Amino acid sequence: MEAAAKPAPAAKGRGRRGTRASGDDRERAILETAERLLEERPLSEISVDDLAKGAGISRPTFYFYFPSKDAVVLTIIDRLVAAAAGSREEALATLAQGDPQAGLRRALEDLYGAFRARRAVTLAAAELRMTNPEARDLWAQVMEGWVTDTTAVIEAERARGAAPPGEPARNVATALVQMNERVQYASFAGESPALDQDRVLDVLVEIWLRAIYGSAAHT
Amino acid sequence: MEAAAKPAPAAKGRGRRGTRASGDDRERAILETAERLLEERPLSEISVDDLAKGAGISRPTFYFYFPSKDAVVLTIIDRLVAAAAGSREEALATLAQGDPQAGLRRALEDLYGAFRARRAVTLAAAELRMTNPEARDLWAQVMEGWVTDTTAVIEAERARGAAPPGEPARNVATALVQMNERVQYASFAGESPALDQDRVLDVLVEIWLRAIYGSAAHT
DNA sequence: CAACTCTATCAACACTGTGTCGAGTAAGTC
DNA sequence: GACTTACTCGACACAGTGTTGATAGAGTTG
Repeated sequence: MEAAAKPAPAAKGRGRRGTRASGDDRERAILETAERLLEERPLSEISVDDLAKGAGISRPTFYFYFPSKDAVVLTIIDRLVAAAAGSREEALATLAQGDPQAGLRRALEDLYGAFRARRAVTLAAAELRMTNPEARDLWAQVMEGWVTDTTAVIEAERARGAAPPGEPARNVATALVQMNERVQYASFAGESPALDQDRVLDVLVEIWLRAIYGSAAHT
Repeated sequence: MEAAAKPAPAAKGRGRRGTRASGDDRERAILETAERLLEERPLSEISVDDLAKGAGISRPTFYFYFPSKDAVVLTIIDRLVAAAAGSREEALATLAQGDPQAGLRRALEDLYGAFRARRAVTLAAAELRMTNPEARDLWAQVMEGWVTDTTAVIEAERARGAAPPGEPARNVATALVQMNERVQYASFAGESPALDQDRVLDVLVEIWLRAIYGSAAHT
């Protein structure tokens, strides 16, 4: 849905305002500077001037390439989201054939890996989401994709009798997907009550499996 | 732990800098203005000037009462956190005697209610947490409290044989508590994939019960 | 090659918001 | 009536954002 594959058709207001040019280097320099600085400090502590300086241009020149700091980060998030969408497709394919429980684990692993590989960007996305409607929408689309897929899996498993009935599949899917988001964020951000990076998956998988396949025993 | 009961001993830098005075009215006016404005728009769109104007004072005078906008919101969050801590104690007491599963539901209900009752403040807390270390720490303490309690419950249930073994109790507790936070936030904020306000509890309770008491059946 | 265009650049400006300083006023208190 | 203490705000200094207008250079193109 969101964007095309690689050439990037420059969505709406995002990106440079003119057309193509050799200033592609500058544009790339800005994006790279942003990614680099995000490894060091939160988005709120990065100014347009930092990005301009990092790319070797003045602040006004920055505005020739991007309409705002947010636009730079949105471009970066777009790429992360596109990569993650790839992971999701793959995961779905794996799930379709073979043991769904093992497939589920692999799916969660892929997703986790996609975001952990770009930890700083993931964190920036969460930060930007708080103040920027476009970021909020973009993230909402991502979440919606996973919720939809997860809902389908749960319904399929219930239909074939492998999973017991329970709360509406979409509701369960929503809660599980949001749990993953939060748990992964806390882990990446190094929050205080948070799971160890290498235990995240074990815990999430266990809860997903129990939520989908387990019925609560009664005392 | 955090603060005292009602007189508020003015923690560290927070609150007015002098001592007591009739200017208590002003301080209250600022806090009330902040709460009112937070019902209307996000924290990032509220300026110190808005708070001062709302309290009928000039901007410099605002700084006589609070060192920053963040300090005002932190004070408000403190109160929410204190109220929520009350709910937690109550919930724990309920849990201690009687049916743990019913108790668990009541506990989640109380928590949910405490935050839903102050939706705007809850949302502001999440926003502030992104940029303010003090807010981050405060929230971390809150989370830690619930994780600790939940861990104890899970371990007790496993010990008495009511719950099957599984991932370390604290890890499961962490994931569940974080799930609740995220799901409730999404619901309050009216995000796009989010649970309906009146279905949140049913879904969360089912997942908690299955995560704690259910073992995943194998296909 | 001269006129013309288009990309690219930046100094200087206008604006918004934060936080501080210092000079007050007004209400006790001794 | 002199002195403190609580409180108030105009004016300032700063930091950050986004815009304007002038200009330089690299290609066309007649």
